[in-house]
Amino acid sequence: MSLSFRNTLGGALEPFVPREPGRVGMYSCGPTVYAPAHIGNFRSFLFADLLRRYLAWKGYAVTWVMNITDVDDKIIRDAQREGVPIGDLTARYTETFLKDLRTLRITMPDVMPRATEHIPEMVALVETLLERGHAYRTEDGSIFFRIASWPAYGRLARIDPEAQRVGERVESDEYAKDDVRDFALWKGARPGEPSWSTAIGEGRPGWHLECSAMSMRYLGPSFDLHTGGVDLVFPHHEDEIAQSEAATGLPFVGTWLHCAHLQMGGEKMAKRTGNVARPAEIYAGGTSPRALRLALLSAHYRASLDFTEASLAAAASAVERLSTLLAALDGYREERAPDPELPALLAATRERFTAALDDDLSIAPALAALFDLVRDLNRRLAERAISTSDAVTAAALIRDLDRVLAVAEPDGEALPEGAQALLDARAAARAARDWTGSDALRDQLAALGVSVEDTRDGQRWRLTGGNDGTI
RNA sequence: GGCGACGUACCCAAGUGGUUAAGGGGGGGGUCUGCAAAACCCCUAUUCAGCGGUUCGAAUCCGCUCGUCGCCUCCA
Repeated sequence: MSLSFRNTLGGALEPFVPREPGRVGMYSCGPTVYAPAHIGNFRSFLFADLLRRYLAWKGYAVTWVMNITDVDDKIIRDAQREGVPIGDLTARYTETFLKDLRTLRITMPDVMPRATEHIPEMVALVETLLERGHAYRTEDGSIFFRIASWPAYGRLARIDPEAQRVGERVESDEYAKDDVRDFALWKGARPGEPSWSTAIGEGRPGWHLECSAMSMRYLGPSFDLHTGGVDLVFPHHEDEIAQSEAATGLPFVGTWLHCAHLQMGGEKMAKRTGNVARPAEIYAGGTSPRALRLALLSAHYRASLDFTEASLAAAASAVERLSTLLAALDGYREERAPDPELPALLAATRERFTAALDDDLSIAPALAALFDLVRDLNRRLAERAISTSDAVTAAALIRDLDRVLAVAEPDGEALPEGAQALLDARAAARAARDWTGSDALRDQLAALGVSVEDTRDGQRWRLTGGNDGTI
């Protein structure tokens, strides 16, 4: 079976065929940096990361672009409130965002273009749209996309533009336009707002325009994959398609992938309603980043996921199970003949894992394959049924699969000050069968956040307490 | 109102026409261990929201009912 995705455009499960064999261009709508992103946002970035990692693992040369929206109504509003230039605010939250990405082990995108650094590309796009008759100016210097000029409008979201409900908010839009459904490409300058002097006038870019201009700047007029949350399907991505294809005359994106929402307490996590949890709060509660990562990754990306304390605890236990096995395999020493069944077991696991992810990134069966192997290996370990080199081979497979998942390795390996001396002393005490001394040392280590376990292959330690100073 | 997704054990979650309904978490019992921890073994859904229908056969297909959620607003 080959790699397939459920394309939002058309809704069918389609074999993935990149435009250029072996190379993939992928764009993800990134954050608007006026506040720390919440874990609902990170669910969608984590999904994009899983996609990117899996494509890379399969051998594709991936170019991943994620924009940073650093000019926007809310940014302007909050910067004014604080009395600082928008750049101060966006620099601060961009830094927070990048740190959060790293902590969650999200691969750094190859390019993270800022909107404010791509004004010329956006202006060029608007000029083309004006020339081609798809855009018009209004009295205040704004420029709108004329939906009536683009018959394919509504194809992605499967909506009939004619039937669009005209709500009060649409009508109350502050910018005058010919048709309420038209969307702003360029917003005319207003007093007190940042603006750029350009060939199309003084103003600032509309949100949809940024993504079209920056994705095409780095990936070309047509590229393979575009991801985002389902809430972006309409109007954001619909608008991106309209303005991009109207400007270039070429198909914009091959496959659109949208991640379902993260819910909390039965409703969508959203800044607007205040129903949010942020990574920093989760870590402060003692949960490790990789547990959060697995919790957000473990449901299929198109299924909505309810975030709860229980889901976090389950993920934390699962993640511990993986790293405990890796530690056991790493420390295992048994000079014996290789286990003849092991190669087939490992190969079957890899096959199940791959077949699952090939099927529209079905993570649950992929995890099932991995955990079946975990149980099997633990059993063999307990029975001393594999050799030292078998253990090395098995650990290598798990680490290889974990290049896609990035949850198995512990977050931090650094021992606290003085812990090594205590560990050494305890090993000596155990060698002398001094149980009282050894237990006392174990208590001291526990107080330092180091839990010690005794195995046939010797003493093994791990850091407890979840967040342990990673990044 | 329009469009869309979904309802599987105590919790999360696979499975979408045919072997014993994956996997994770939790709970109960046991084994191993100086103790602890980890790990392993056994148990925890004769049943897939409800009701009809199609079929030799349905959690899977069709219809209806009930329930949940999302989008239609510059939200990931």
